[in-house]
Amino acid sequence: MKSTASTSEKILDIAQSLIVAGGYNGFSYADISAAIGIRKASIHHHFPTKAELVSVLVSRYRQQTEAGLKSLREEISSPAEQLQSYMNYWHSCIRDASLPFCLCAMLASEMQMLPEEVASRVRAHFHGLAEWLTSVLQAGVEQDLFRLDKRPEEEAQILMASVHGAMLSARAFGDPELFIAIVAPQLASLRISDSRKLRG
Amino acid sequence: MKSTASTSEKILDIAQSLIVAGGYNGFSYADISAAIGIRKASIHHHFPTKAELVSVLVSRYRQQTEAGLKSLREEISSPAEQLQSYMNYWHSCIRDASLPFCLCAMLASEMQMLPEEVASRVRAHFHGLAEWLTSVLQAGVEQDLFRLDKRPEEEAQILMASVHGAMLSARAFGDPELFIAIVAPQLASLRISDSRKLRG
DNA sequence: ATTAGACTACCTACTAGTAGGAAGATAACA
DNA sequence: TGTTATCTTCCTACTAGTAGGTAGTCTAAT
Repeated sequence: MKSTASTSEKILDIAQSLIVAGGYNGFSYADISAAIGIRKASIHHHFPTKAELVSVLVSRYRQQTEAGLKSLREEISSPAEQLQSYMNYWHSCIRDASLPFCLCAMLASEMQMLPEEVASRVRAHFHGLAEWLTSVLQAGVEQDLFRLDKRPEEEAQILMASVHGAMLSARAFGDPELFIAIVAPQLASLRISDSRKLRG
Repeated sequence: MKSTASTSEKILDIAQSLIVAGGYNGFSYADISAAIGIRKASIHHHFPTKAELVSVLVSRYRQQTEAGLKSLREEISSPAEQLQSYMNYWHSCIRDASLPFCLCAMLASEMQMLPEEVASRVRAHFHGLAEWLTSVLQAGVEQDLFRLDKRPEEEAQILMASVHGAMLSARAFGDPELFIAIVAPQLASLRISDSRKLRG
């Protein structure tokens, strides 16, 4: 149940963990070569250039994310809990260093020097995520669970930026609880609390 | 008033702008050489190794920051305005791309792969900043301007992580106003508003 | 006379990327 | 059935260029 991964998938897996650790300029074909035990040239066979390798990687990451978010909306009915579950996912990833860190959060901080083909895919990932968040917020408003100060698209953008910023900070400062400390109050401020509901 | 900068200072200046743009692995001695018109070997004369160059740079950055924060506290009496002024500084830097971006925010996202001597200085910078924020928050509490949910040190840590995360996000998403949108509500939630004061 | 700061010239290690070939699997066909 | 052709995957061996860093020299100011 482990060796079923194809070589190209293994290459992508390793590349992902290397980028998450050290960014786009922080890894080389030689690193991947050493990690999975095939020659550099063989990696070039699967991914002719580095920019292409990372482009494919970001596309895969985006697909996985979209799938995850979709199933999240299908399996959890309450928008509030969908959002909470999304945060919990990242919280657990940050707490347990063996779990993945957000690929695009890392690449985002290098946006300025990424090859354009990579940068545009990173932007696409965030665009998709923002759409998801927007629709969750919108659903929450309709179900009288959330009250927003701004338009849903704006609130989604803020939330997304905040989550990714918090993620980077929590890791940099080596304190996973920072993530929750930053994100939780923002989540709470969206929610129409039970007491507020009862009163209003 | 421009050519008064020594060569080593010029080297540090260029290195800073290069790191801010592309991170630790995103620049080379050759880049600096090309930018200020001296040979690579001459840069090695001033800074034998890259790790040392960046270490000195971070130290300089820390000193500049401490000086700036100190004068901020001297020139502005109200803790609330000190904090506001600190945020405004970064907001204007993000809005105007020609102004500097936070060196340590950038390096923080690469923390895992920085040479230890660099990483420890980055941590030192953040430690100093956290102390400043803590004392401002504390002063604010004593003057009945702020009400904190947690201990001042914790609130300072959260605020610091949040500011730097927001900074990275705002730049990555190319939307300077994201910075304010994330940070302002947090600042507001610390403040005891006039209305609250009148009531309480 | 010493020294700081620049230089030329070089080194080794590593970077992404290429050329060309060997081994095995698959499919086509006589 | 055996044979041939094709495709995939990996390999060895290589390239040009860049990385950080070193050795030794020239020059001008202290």
